[in-house]
Amino acid sequence: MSTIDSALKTEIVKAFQQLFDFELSVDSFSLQPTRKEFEGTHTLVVFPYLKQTRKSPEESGKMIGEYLKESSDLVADYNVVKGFLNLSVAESAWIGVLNEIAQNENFGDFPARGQKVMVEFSSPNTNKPLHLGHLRNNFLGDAVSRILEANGFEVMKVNLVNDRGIHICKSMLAYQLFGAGETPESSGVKGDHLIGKYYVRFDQEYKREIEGLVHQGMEAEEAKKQAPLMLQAQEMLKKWEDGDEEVVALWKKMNGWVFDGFDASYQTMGIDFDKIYYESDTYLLGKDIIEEGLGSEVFFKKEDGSVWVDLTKEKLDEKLVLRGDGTSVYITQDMGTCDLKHQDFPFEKSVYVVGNEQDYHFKVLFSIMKKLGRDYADGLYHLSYGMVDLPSGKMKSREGTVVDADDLMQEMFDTAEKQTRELGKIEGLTEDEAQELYRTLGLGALKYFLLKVDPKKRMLFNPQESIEFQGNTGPFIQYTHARISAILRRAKGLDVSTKFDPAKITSLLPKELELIHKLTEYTKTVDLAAEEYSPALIAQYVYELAKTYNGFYQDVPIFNEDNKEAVKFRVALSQSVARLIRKSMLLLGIHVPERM
RNA sequence: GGUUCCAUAGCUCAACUGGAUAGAGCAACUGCCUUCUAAGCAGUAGGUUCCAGGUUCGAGUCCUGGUGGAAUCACCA
Repeated sequence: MSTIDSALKTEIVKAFQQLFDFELSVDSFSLQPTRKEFEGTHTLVVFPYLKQTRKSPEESGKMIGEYLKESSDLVADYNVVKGFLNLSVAESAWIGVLNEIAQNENFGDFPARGQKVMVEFSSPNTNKPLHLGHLRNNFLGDAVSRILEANGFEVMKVNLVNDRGIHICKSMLAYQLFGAGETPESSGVKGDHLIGKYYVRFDQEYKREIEGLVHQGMEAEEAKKQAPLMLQAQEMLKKWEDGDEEVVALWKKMNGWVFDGFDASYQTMGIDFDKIYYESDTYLLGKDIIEEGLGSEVFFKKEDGSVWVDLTKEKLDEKLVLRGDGTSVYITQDMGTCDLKHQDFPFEKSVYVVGNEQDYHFKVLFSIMKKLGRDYADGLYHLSYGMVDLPSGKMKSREGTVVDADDLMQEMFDTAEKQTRELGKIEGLTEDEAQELYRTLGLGALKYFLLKVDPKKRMLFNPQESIEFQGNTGPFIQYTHARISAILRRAKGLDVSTKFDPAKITSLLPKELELIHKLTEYTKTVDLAAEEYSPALIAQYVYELAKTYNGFYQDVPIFNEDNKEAVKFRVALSQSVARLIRKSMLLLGIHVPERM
């Protein structure tokens, strides 16, 4: 909340005391932004308080407005439309606020709150390269981490890599059978893409075998189980679990290729982690928790020896937590990993950035941890995000209808280069600077596109037209920053200081006021974005900020102005906007250029 | 079939958690570069917020019932 917001609310509370002898609690109400067609910036809706005021809506509004205007320097004027009390804040207050923002490099930074939060995201399988869906996951996880950090949390970013299991064996088997010793070096193919090729190859050959068996008269379901390739893959998984030297060596070699490929992708994306967990290390965890849960009667054993948890009271059914043969299922190791994570980093909150197809799984997991009495269980949070659809429908990696992450990023860079050249904006840039600019713009466009949508919602990606450089886009905001940078360079050249004297600024233009108002909303936006785990709120805010600035830029001359104090004031205003654009964009993991 | 989520302009998305005449971008059309970067600005047009009820001063938002779509309900991960 901005200082003006809270100061206004304090005054309103006083008004209710004085006028109606009513104790209004500061947290019980909020001020709405005044609609453009009315005078003012803040609006109090008086309908809810008519019982206390015992007056008509209009009269109540007038009484409160009049009181505020008389008793507070903050409120310059008011008007009442129906039950809406619109307040105009004094220009001197806005000017004072801008002065604070402009002089304080750290405006909007939150103090450390001494709380730890772990954010798990990315979590790829090592059998195929990253695709568009992973990009949404990675950008979300990265941005949420930055937002939480900005809110004063100590953040630990972790990646839980799924590097074992039957699907990995499928790639390994296909490689063994058809790979002919191919390597990333020999083929010139990036490691993760090379492995992905064999994962697809497995599926093709496997389907062929099934067809053959069905042709011979076998039931389809049975054929899926009996296909030699599937049996071989299962055999390989057993060998892996038994530590068979040859299989483990192959696994290590192929995983190494994938990790090299992932590292390159992460670097291009500008994403990193504080800690990486591997499922090959954690997949046996959780069995001791089974014992513990049986002891405390949270779990129960069926006749065949399998272990279950009864979550019917939570409307989640009965759920298996250990197989009859004593081997783990997915949730077994997730329980164990949950404890491990808390042991490694005693968090207050732990966020799982995982698609909404796993909503049920996380409800179950969190319920179990609560039943087991984990004191951190209330801090577990599933950041459930929607899938990214293509115009053709859902992406399916096995059917090759995926948008590859590396390809897409490269396309973005190419498009950025093409646009930049067409606009003739590379003059004065060295080749290196130009290349860096293309990456900044291309990645900015992509990240912004994926982050501006509410994470919870499913979204559509149309490769033909989705990524624009005009309108509500990353480059639009980056452009605004570059524009302001040019202003600031010029100010420096002209030796114009950004230290203005608030007392000498006697009036504000509407565009100036609107812009300062936007600046003050930064803090509450960052706060809300953390609370909601929603980078989309930041994206929307920074878009509005940039748009508002462009309106100001169009209408108000900065250097072509006789009043020297006004020049300083406008430069300071521009500088503050640039700074908050940069900060906001950085919360999304997007860099902004000095020129473009 | 059970459970959960979704449905807003031609398209992609907003709507500050129940507030005023539902807003942006893209696409279409019209203006604005001899002045700080036109990747910009200003304007026109575009809506039965899926349908039907209900709750109240007030509903895109909450409740009920439909319709349409998605996910999930594995001794898969």
